[in-house]
Parts: sequence; structure tokens; C-alpha cells
Amino acid sequence: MARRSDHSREELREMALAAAEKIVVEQGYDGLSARKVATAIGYTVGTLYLVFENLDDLILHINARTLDRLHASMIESQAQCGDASNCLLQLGQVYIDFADEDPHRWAMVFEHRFSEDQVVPAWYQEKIARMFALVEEALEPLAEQHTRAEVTQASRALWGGVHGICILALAGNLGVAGVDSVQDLTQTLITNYLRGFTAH
Amino acid sequence: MARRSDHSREELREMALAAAEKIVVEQGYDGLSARKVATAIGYTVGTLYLVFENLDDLILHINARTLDRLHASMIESQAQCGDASNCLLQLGQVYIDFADEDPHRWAMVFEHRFSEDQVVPAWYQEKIARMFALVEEALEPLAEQHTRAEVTQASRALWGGVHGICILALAGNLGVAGVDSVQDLTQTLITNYLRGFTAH
DNA sequence: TTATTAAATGAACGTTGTTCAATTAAGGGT
DNA sequence: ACCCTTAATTGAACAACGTTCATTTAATAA
Repeated sequence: MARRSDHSREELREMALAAAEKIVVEQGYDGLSARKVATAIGYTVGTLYLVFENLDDLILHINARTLDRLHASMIESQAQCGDASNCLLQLGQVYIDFADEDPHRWAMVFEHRFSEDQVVPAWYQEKIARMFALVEEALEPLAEQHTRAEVTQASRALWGGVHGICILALAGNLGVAGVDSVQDLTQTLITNYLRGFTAH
Repeated sequence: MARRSDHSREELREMALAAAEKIVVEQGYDGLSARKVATAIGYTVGTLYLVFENLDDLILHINARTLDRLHASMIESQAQCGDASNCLLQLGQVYIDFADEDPHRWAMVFEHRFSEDQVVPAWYQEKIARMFALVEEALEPLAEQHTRAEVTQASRALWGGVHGICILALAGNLGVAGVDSVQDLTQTLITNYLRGFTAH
């Protein structure tokens, strides 16, 4: 039934995503364009639009992969991390390392604004929620004195905080240089926050 | 000596900035274009480039204004804010309110990435540093047990944190709706952080 | 061998940032 | 009153962008 196809639709998607990721990693978001991706996989622009709705759709799927890798790293760090406090510190470290090692891909997840009419699909939102769930889980052992709602609240506040340090540092707005300084800031935030959170 | 000038260079800059701000406020960063600004002030594109180096330069100056207004709001909130802890809580509230009331202008300050070769001028960096200095000042009374360097560190961690909540909430990544929830999160972060910071 | 049909193309459209030769008009000199 | 100088302003031009879709290509079924 299939006509003229060197690659299936699914193969095409995979090739396009891989090529696009390569461009983003090397040249940042601004370096990405439909024609560049198409050329990189040996096809023309038109073909790209048979496989993705538009560029935002492509970016959404790249971001989904990035979030998957980030989540995997975070999960891995929780395998044997000691006490609850240490587990949270490790989550922070993994998060900062991840952003530092692949700033362009990370930036695209958290800085790219999708066009307002485009709805961010539920399965994508879930990938973000998953990250916070991990923090919430790590926070649980320290929260005997708190309700469930308070723990949810705390995980959002704490992780929003870690994220903020990360984003300001990467943009060069924190007046700090080097990953180590950013790690220090993050550890400071987490440590002090937890001390406050667990104080009776 | 002056030839054909309905407006001086300085007037032109002012008009362009005002028009561009209007566009950003109403349509967001994506709605901004050199031609739109030029049309809005009754000139053509070319003229805009006599007065600004390029679009990034224009945006930099809009952002500078935004930072000035933000700084003024933060200063004002510190006039009579009670004890140190309350002063910091007020700073947080002002920050969130500011972002909430003018999300497009705020987003352009913290989400627009300037092209990498372009150097962000010192006077601009200073406007960012000024904000952190304010936090540091408010933190001072609570820091008897800490060195100067630790207070600087703490102000960056804390304000990075507030910023992170703000940015995630505005992007809709925190699963919360309404300014009040964001204010709650911020207050949670500041309160717990301070409790940890001041614990002996 | 031909007809069918899906795959792939690439020209076209409207938009973008940016440049710069060409044009315009105001003031001073005669 | 005239021209000439000179700064102010223009707008056509360029390359690149996202997106669309009539057209072409080629693999299969008949």
C-alpha cells in the first residue's frame, strides 16, 4: 500500500527530532529553522510539515525528550541518596548540572514561549508535573507536621526557587561565575528552606 | 545648523520607546517589530536605525525602564515595612505584583535573550545588581551571625528563588491559578528560608 | 503497460531585521 | 529671489523566516 518511502513517517519524525536537537545543542534556539532541519535530514521543508504540525510542535517534542532525560537523571539520583534532606540536595545538584551541561536544550524547555492559541497538551504538562512530584516525594519524610496540601505547596515553592537560581545564573544575572557557585547557591536555598520547613 | 527635523534625536528615541512599550504591553514581545514601531511614530524603518543600533538595543532600553519602575516600587515598599522579615515579605509581594500586572513587559526583561555577541552594558547590569542589593539590605538586620559574603550569597539564593516561582507561575508551569496562590508560594519560600537563615 | 495513489517537492506569500544609495527640505551665502 | 550645502529621512533591496499547497514523482495494483 505504501508508496515511495525511503523512511516511514515515524522514522522521519525521529530523524527530524534528532537533527533539530543537534542544531539546538550546537547553535541554540535561534539557530533552529525549518529549512535547516529539512536539509539536515535530506528532505525539503514541505516534508517537515507532513510530520509536524508546525515548528512549535517540533519544539514541543524536543522539549518532551529533554524533560524525559531530566526526569531520568532525577530518578537515578534518588536511588541511594541517604536521608531526606540529602535526597533533596541531590535533586538540586542534578537539576543544576543538567542545565549547565546542556544549556541550550534546557533553555528551550523553560524559555520558549509557545504561541498563545496553541494548547500545551496534557501529556506534556504531565512531564512537568512529574518533576514536582519527585520533589514532593522527597519532601514527604520531613513533613510529619504538615498536611498533604502544605507539602505540595512546599515542593512548588522550593523547586520554583531552585529553578529561579538556575535561570538567573545561566542568563548571567546573578553575578556569579562557574557551576560551583550556582551549586552553592542552590544548596544554600535548599538547606535554609528545609531548616525552616522542619522547624517546629 | 539643524536641518529638517520635526523632532530631535532625543525626542525620536523617546517616541520610539513609548510606542514600542505600548506594543509590547498590548501584544507581547512577539508583536514587536521595527516596522510597527516606526509606523506608530509616523516615521519609516530607516529612521529607527538612526536612533537605535538595532532591535536588541531598543529592547534593552525598554527593559531598562521596566527595571527602573520595578526598582522604584521595591524602594517604595521599604519606606515603612516594619521588621526585617516583613520588609522581605513585602519585597516579594511587590515583585510578584509587578510581574502579574505587566507580564509582557516583565517577561521581556527576564526572558528575552540578547544575541550572544552583543555585550550587555555595565549600566544595565547595574540595574539588575541594584535589585539584589535591596534584598541584601533588607536581609542585613537578620544576619548578625553571618559574614558579609554569606548575606550576599543569601540574597541571591532567596531572590533567585522568588524569581523562579514568579517565572514558573507566569508560564503556567506551577499548576496554580491566580496571583494570590503565587503570593502564597512566595511568602512560603521567604518565611521558611528566613527561619532557616536565622536559626542558630 | 497503464492507472492509481501516496510521497515529496519547491515555488510562492507575507513577514522579519537590517542596510544604504537616493531623495528631500531647511538654512546660509550671494 | 536664487542656489548650494548638508543633515534628515526615505524606501527599495536583501537574505532569511514560517507556512501552504498545486504540482510532480515514483512505487504498487490491475
